[in-house]
Amino acid sequence: MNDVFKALADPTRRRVLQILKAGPRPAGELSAAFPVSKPTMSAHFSVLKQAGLVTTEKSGKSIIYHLNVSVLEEALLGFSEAFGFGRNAVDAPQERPQ
Amino acid sequence: MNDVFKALADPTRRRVLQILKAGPRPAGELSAAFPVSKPTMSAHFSVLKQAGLVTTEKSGKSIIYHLNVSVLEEALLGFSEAFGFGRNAVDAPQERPQ
DNA sequence: ACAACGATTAGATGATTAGCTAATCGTCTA
DNA sequence: TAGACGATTAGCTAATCATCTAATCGTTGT
Repeated sequence: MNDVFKALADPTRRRVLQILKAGPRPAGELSAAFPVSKPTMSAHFSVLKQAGLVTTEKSGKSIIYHLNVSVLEEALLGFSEAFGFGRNAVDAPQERPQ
Repeated sequence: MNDVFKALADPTRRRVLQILKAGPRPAGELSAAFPVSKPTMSAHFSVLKQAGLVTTEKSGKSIIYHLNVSVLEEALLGFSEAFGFGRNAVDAPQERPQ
């Protein structure tokens, strides 16, 4: 779960996820959407994959990246709910006695 | 908003926020909960404050840290909702035509 | 078989970061 | 006013990170 937050710390990687939200994309097409080199993007993909946020599928010469929504949901909503503003805000002690 | 995700990337800082969720705490008491030096913790506090995730209040010799829930909520839920699993999952195109 | 192409790996570099110790600052109290 | 104490700042180091170019790998088509 730490890997997920680490992955989300970079704006480029967050945007990759948002692009992937609209559907799977080959690495090259993703790379083309950013002003950095392809190897740099490949490193970003690697971080996202390591965190489980994306999965890959080989298709001929291309490698297709898929968003893994469940991992993102689990990390983000899990953390959110610990602070009481998730879906079901339950038993969250708000203030400390003293 | 990037500052928020950067701040959340470190497990120590995430735990500070979770401790603060139960109520305000002086810097020293927060520091005592972690196996690192006080200056190191002070630097973490600085990152959290920079991101707007905490606010401070002086009280005599102590500096009391407060959790700023709204900033956390805005960042986390805002991002979540962009993926369709926030409160109101609206008009999220799931697949791409081609 | 080989050239072309999509993508990753290797290797290097500059910037940022988390950590430490030592020094400083501000507030309280004897 | 002089300690004592909570906390931060200063200055340093080691590690991580984002980025680049050049080289390699795997697949396709001629």
